[in-house]
Amino acid sequence: MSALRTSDRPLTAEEVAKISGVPLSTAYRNLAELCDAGVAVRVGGADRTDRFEIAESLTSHHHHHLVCTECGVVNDFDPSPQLERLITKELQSLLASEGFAESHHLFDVHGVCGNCRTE
Amino acid sequence: MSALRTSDRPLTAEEVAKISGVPLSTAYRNLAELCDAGVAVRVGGADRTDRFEIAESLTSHHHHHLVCTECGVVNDFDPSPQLERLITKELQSLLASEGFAESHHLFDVHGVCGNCRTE
DNA sequence: ATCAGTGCAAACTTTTTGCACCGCA
DNA sequence: TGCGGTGCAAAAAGTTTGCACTGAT
Repeated sequence: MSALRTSDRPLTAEEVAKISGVPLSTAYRNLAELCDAGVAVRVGGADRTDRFEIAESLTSHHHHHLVCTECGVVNDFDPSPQLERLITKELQSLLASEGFAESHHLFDVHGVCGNCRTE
Repeated sequence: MSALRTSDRPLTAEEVAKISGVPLSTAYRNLAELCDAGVAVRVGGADRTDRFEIAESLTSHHHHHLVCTECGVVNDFDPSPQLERLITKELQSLLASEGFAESHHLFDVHGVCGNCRTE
C-alpha cells in the first residue's frame, strides 16, 4: 500500500516489487489480496501488463486514465463534473436495456504521452 | 476478417481460430497483421485475454464496451451523441494541458452481464 | 523455382501457485 | 510450538516466433 501511495499513477507489480524491495511473487500476492479486499484495483493498459492503484473509494478521488500506447505508462486525469453526470445518466439507461450490472466504468484515453512524443 | 465480421462483439484469438478453422498461431499472426494494417484493433477486457474487432474506421460505427468481469465477454454498445460530443470537448482541453496526443478513447463499463447474473 | 502463408512446436512474458522456511506470539 | 507471511522456483495462461513445408504463380 505504501508503494501505491507514493505514486500518482497506477503501478505495475514489478514497480511495486522494486519500490517495496520484495520479490515479484510477494508483490503479486499482496496486490491480489488488496484487490480482493477492495482497497486496490487492477487497471488494464495498452500492453499486457497489469497495473494497480488505490481504489477510488479510499482516495475519494474519481478519475480516469491516459494510457500511452508507446511506453505503456498510465496517468490519471480528472473528468469534469459535467461529463461525469452525463456518464452516470447514460449508464442508467444501459443497465435497464442490457440487464448489465455495472460495477464501475473506465474511461481510458489512449494515445502518445508528452514524454514519448518528444523522443 | 470474415470471422470478425460474423460477430457483433470483440472475439478472442481462440474464438477466431475456431471459427476460421486455423491453428491459434495463424490466428494470432493474421490478427496482428490486421491490427498493424489498422483494419482491426486489439481491445483489452477484464481478464488477461486479448480480444479483436474490426476497426471503427471500417464499420463507421463508433461504440464502446460492456466488459463482464465474470465471464470476460465484451459486448458493444452505442453512446448517445450528447455523451460523445461532451467527451470530444473534454478531450480537447486534455490534449492542451497534458501534451497528450490522443489516438482514440475507450469508454469501458465493467460489471456483470445479464447472462452471468442469472446463473 | 520462388515466395507468401501455414502448421507445429518451442520460446517468451506475465501472473499464479506449491512448498519449505523464518520470525513472532 | 503453531501460524501467517516470505522467497524461491516451477507451473499456468496467453502470445509470439523459428523453421520446415505446401501450394500457387
